[in-house]
Amino acid sequence: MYADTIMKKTYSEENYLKAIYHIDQNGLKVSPKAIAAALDNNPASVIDMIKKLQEKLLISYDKVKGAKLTASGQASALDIIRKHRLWEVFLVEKLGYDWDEVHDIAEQLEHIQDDRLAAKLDAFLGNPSFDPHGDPIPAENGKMPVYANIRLSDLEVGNKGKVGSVRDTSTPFLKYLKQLQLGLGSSIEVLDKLEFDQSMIISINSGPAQTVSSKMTSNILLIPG
Amino acid sequence: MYADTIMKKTYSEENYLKAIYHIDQNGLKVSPKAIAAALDNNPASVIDMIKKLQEKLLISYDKVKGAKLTASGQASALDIIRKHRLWEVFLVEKLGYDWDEVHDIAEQLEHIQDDRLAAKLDAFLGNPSFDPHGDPIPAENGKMPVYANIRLSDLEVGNKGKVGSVRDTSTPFLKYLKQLQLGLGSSIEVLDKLEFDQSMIISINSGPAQTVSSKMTSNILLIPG
DNA sequence: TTTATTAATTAGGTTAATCTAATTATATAT
DNA sequence: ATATATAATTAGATTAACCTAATTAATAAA
Repeated sequence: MYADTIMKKTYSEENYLKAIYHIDQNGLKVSPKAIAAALDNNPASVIDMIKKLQEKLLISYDKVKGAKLTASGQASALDIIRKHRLWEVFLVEKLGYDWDEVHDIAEQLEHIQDDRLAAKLDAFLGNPSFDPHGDPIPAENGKMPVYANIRLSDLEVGNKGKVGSVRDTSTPFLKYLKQLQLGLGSSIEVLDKLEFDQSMIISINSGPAQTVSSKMTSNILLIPG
Repeated sequence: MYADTIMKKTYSEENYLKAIYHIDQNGLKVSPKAIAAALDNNPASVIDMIKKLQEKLLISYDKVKGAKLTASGQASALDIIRKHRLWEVFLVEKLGYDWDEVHDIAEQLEHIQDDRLAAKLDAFLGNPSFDPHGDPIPAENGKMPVYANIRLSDLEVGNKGKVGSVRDTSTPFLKYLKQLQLGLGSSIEVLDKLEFDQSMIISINSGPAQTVSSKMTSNILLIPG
């Protein structure tokens, strides 16, 4: 059997790959303890599975650096996350569940095995880019959609978002952002919006209220939620 | 814990209940051997599970009479079959699969656990009575809709019927039907019946005469007229 | 740097669901 | 009725995924 053959993964292996991906995305070290916490099981069990996933070339592992997904491990993890999020869209949009009720069902549905299922579901749902929680749905090739796609100027009063990108990259603008202590990843809450000139009163990273112009708000792209 | 408490069943237990139901429906004795054949496993494994299902009061078992579902065992079996058939409708009607491609996927989907899922899926699909193979979908209370129940093999020469369902939903059989251009709703006329092997000469949708075996005709159920 | 704490790992078990091989029971055929 | 074939059952292993308890390694504190 070839090393790059896509081997069928067990339900449990898939859950480990997903957990490893998420822990890594959070910028944490992927330790046996962290994985055990994520999967609500025992570090000793995790060690067993780490060995198995290493043999299958899905992860590498080093006591000090923790676990890292290989290219094929990452592809698998993204495939599962893709399916999870597509099913969440289905459950909310088509079956009428609330967004806070679908996680456990999607945890089961994500493991359904069929070569064409994700693509067909994706098409049926109209190729959504985000799940009901605002999390991006990886494409078939594993690419994540560009997430920042809501202008701050379009955000309603009382809503929040995280800065994903800026449309104006001129020096004066970026200097202004620096002065506001606003960078990629900053959380913004809209406290108020003034009708007469569309300027906003916002809080950056839960800091003090600040007034910003419509020119500013139309150049900030946010990750919703 | 009360005896009539609905206990969560494992994936495997659900498959046994379903197999027992189907074997019984076919009028056969539900023996360890028959169950093993249906599940493609070993009679010794079946004996173990028979004991377990007996303890859980889902079946009764007698060496001579075979296994019988108890009321709660039958309710469970019908619930799984209901989910299986609802998912088949979803896969064909909504995702665009062909009817001969959905069995294996529905085998997985039928085990998804959520109290409200079947009802929501049922409503979303418009409360269908039959799955894409023409098999009746049990209602929430376990009641089966009345359906086509005359076998093609029992039809007299010169009579006609419309295909209402097929009793064998295996991929090879469905592929054969596809090749014959025979689907649900197809009209069939019996042109002749050969005494020596019970094979028939039929016309599908007023098409050319074709010879089909008794094995084929005993697996086609017709709505008379 | 030695101690205390926490994390990683090993060793040995458990459970569910399977298996093979051997045995016992039932059914069939002469 | 006895031999033969087939089915049911028992006994004992195996595998995947988990566990607890003991040990070793690494990190943090005194």
